[in-house]
Amino acid sequence: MSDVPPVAPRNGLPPRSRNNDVIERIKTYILDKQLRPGDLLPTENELIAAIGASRTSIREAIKSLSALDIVEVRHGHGSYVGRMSMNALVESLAFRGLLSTGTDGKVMTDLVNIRQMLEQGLSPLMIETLNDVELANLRELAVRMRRLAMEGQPYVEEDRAFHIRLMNAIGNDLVTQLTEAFWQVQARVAPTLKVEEADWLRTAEAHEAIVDAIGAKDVDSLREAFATHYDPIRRTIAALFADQTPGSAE
Amino acid sequence: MSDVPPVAPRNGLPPRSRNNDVIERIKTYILDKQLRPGDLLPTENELIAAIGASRTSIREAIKSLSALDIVEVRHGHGSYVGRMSMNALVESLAFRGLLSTGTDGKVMTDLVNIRQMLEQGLSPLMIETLNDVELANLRELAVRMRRLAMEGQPYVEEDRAFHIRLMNAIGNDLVTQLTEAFWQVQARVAPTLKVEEADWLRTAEAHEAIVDAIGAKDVDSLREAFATHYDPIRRTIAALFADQTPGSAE
DNA sequence: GTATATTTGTACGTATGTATC
DNA sequence: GGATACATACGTACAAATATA
Repeated sequence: MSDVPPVAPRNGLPPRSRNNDVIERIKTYILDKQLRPGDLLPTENELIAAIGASRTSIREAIKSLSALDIVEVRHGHGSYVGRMSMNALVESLAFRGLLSTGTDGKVMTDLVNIRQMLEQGLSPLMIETLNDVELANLRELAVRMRRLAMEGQPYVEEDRAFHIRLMNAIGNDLVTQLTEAFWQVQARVAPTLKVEEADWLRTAEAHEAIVDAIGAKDVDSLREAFATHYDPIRRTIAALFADQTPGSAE
Repeated sequence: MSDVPPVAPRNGLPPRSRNNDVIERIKTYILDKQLRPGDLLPTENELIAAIGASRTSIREAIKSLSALDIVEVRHGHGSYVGRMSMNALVESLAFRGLLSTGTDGKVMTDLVNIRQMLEQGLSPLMIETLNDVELANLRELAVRMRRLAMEGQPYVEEDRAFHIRLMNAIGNDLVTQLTEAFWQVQARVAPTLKVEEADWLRTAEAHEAIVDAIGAKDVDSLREAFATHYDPIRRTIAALFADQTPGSAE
């Protein structure tokens, strides 16, 4: 320790924000030390001594950083450098989506549209990079979805896995995580959105169409398949918010 | 007040996390009351009385929510419902980008690629929705960029405004905010990335090409223009992070 | 298995900074 | 300026979780 820069004397000078000060100092500590996610951070007492702030301030700063997944705190263990996941985005967006339930619900339709646009935008890359093995995996998922749909059962996890795998093949970690995040937001705001029986089947078939289009290396029909895929979801979400359902048991 | 649900008796039961408890309670308070961004929240003392937690717990919970921009605290004023901006995403991603500086820097290249893919994916919509007035504004920005480039000056703000306006025309608020967020991350991690003189001019011309393609309603050349636009940025960022390996030419 | 040390979590009291009237 | 109602910061004490001996 003693590598955390102490708070500048600041003799009665503009107090500014003690908290932001501490946050900034912890951040620069991590950067200067070139720490990696999972690495151990100084204990609260060490930070108190090094930074020269009270325990309260240190803890509140860590709370902020923890919310952003920049640090991860384990009770009785210590604090570690966080994974910097998309968790903060999920929390923020999900709450925003829930809040918009009472009003327009535009956030969620915007979200679905982004998902579609992202996948349409990545269509050429998908065709270029997806190999036969991955394509076979995707097809297996799509077939399983159709089977479940015909049995009248939902297939949440398969759907999620399909889109994650699709993005994963691109090799852009950020876009995979974004996709995952958007999915989680959608799942949290519209949990098990009550899809019509017919839509389950339609969506399952849309997934097969996606696989087909990639296999045929046909960009246009792939883009079309994505649009078809998101159509029922868009409709369901629109209905969900137009309904203004009061029952929020859970 | 007294509308904030008090902490359940929880008679000696697993205390779980007091903090998450408080966080959840504040969230449900906002949702139940159907509050909108900017609305006033109960004071700390009121929350203490209503929830039955200590000031410390309340404050730490608010700190977390504040980091996610779910609540906004104004010193001496009170706490308000936050704007739920993309601020949390920016903070988290920016720090992640900074951390990756020492290693691969892949986060930033992924980020630039996402920006390109998003705009390429939205190309058809842009052509469809952008009217002459907005197109004229964009052209004005592009021309100003080229002028500045020829004078050897950078044009950070014009570039940002260009892309925000472009997305804004789509009508998808989320995608606009995502674009803005990505921009901010890029600006913070690679501040005024030292672009070559030639690249400034090339990028400015790429913006003009984008405007031209939209005006001509030519989707393919619009997508091509976006690729051309991001090429120098990709190269610059790659160079920025690969300063250890001077062997990689172009 | 128990005890103990370490570390984070919660609580409370008090003083100070900040904005409104 | 004064009074009031806030959030902010500090210090201390104790509880809870975890690891180690």
